[in-house]
Amino acid sequence: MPHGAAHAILSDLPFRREQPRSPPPVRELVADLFRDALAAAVEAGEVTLPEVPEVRIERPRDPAHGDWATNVAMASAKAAGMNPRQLADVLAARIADHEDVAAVEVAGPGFINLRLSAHALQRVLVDVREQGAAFGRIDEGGGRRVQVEFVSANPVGPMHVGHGRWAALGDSMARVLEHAGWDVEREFYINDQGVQMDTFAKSVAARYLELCGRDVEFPEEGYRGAYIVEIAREIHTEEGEAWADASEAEREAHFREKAYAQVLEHLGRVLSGMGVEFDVWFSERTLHELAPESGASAIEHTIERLREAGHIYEHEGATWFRSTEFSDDKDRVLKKADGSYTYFAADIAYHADKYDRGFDRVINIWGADHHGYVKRMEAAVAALGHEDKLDVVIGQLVNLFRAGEVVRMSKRTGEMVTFEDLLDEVGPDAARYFFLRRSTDQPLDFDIALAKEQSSENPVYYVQYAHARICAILRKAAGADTSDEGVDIAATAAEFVRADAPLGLLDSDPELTLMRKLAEWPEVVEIAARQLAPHKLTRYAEDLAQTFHQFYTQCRVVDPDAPELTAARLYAVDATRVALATVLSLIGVSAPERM
RNA sequence: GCCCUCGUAGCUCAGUGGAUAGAGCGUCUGCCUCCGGAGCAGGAAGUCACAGGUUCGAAUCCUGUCGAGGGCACCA
Repeated sequence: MPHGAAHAILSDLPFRREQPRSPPPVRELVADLFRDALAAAVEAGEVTLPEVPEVRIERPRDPAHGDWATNVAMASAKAAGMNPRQLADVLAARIADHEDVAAVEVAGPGFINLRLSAHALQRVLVDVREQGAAFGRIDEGGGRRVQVEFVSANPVGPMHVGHGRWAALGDSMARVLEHAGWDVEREFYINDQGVQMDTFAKSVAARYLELCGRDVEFPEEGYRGAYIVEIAREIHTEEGEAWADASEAEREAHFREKAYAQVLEHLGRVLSGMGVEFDVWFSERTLHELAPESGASAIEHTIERLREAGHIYEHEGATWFRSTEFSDDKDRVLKKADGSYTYFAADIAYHADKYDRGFDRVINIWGADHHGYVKRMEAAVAALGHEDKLDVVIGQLVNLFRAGEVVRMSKRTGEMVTFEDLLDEVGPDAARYFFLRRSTDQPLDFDIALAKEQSSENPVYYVQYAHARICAILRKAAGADTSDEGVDIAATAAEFVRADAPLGLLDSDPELTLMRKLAEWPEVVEIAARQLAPHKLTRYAEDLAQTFHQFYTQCRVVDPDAPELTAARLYAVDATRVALATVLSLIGVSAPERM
């Protein structure tokens, strides 16, 4: 492609006059183009329409059809009494001369295809560089508060690999929602009450007594993992054998708390190790505690609230929630005949508490084994008057492979690879990246060997390599030794990448393709946030990395014989760096300057 | 038995009403005097499980069949 002589310097163009702001995503601009064209055509009397329909635009599947397409002519042809192609021709003619439009054509039954001008695409580079890490930030959330509750493992054992995936999902979802304008809080619900805790305590106590040389029978349903023995050994070392002669109840109560504290510490440490931090750790026990003023627990309060609303009845000594009124399969017991509360009762109280805390929306990430539980929870939330404010995302499980071979695990025998083991072996970047690559409700095959591989077959390296490669180019342009460990390119790029670079020179195919890909990012954020689908991020990351590698192969960046083109390309390359780093930050993976 | 999720290229998966259904891996064929080859270009590869329906248009929505996985407690 020829580089014309009279390219305008971007900084002289009108759009540069305005001060930094969050420019509307390209799609908004395109939608406005079509909207205005239709309105103008109606005004001019070329088209008669009772009312102007909502203009929907989309990206054509086939890039040969252009950057954007709309079916508005087909959608409103009937109302306008024209055939779709005729109407499309009228609209196309009205937008053909706009400075952001390179080409417009009517295709098929009446699609209007539009190709953005190089000018419109070059402007995206300025957006990226001006917004930095905020590039792609949108305001869909409008500052509303959303809580994301995830992992929520029972504190009775180490995190398994599935927990790790849900942690990556929840944290990334939270990051995406933040980028989409939501005020996000991350919460971990600790099921620290109930039979599992009892079983846990009994299991540790039994191992402890074994260490003391006592003859004990291990509880039939007890946890047999090696970690139980470790916890018991620790207590044995620290506190000696005094507990062997204590009463069973005392011993188990003590061990329950000791072991619980250890597991909580483990959970926090492992999650922290992969960059996941919670704002709130919510203990189920607090829901059972009696409030001093009322003498009643949060659970009792919540049941009373439902009773007043007419959703509660007594039957055969138990207290029931009429969840079938809210399209559950059957009614559910909240308070058992023996006077204790079901897990569900506590969970309703927990959700009531969430909404009392003022969240506009609550998102739960639950393991696949809880999906039969979704309907009744939705019913309960609806009965509390918060219909449509709950999203339950089901996180499917992870199957571990090693070079194609299934890694066998058994919870009963305690033979398993914990999430911590996996993290130690593949590192947090690969773990997080792989966990996000599949859609949430899809079981995931995780190949440990592949995750560790440093080759193009490993997508996380492919993406990170693009970032490192960009940094190498920038180092070279800055005159630094490429292998110089002391150069921090992210910090210094701003100084030597010229703000007045002649971006008009960027009009070859690889350059335009790169800019088009960058322009997509705000839409990716929007879709990922709306669909709660963080796997869109990894997909986009790989797309952007690939587009960059293609550009790199075809376009020499640093060329002493062409300083102006070099300046423009450096500008584009640095924008790509910023965008890649932003995408990776939402995935929760590092953007290395060297590898 | 009932409910939920899912059947798309050899494999792993994108694609929640639009045009000739896409990507990675695998498999062939090419590309290093050159900013990081951890890269790039090209080829072959499909009855979108099956059968009906809805409409201008269906991988996508509805119904049924077949197949896979998960869930069915006064358990958590």
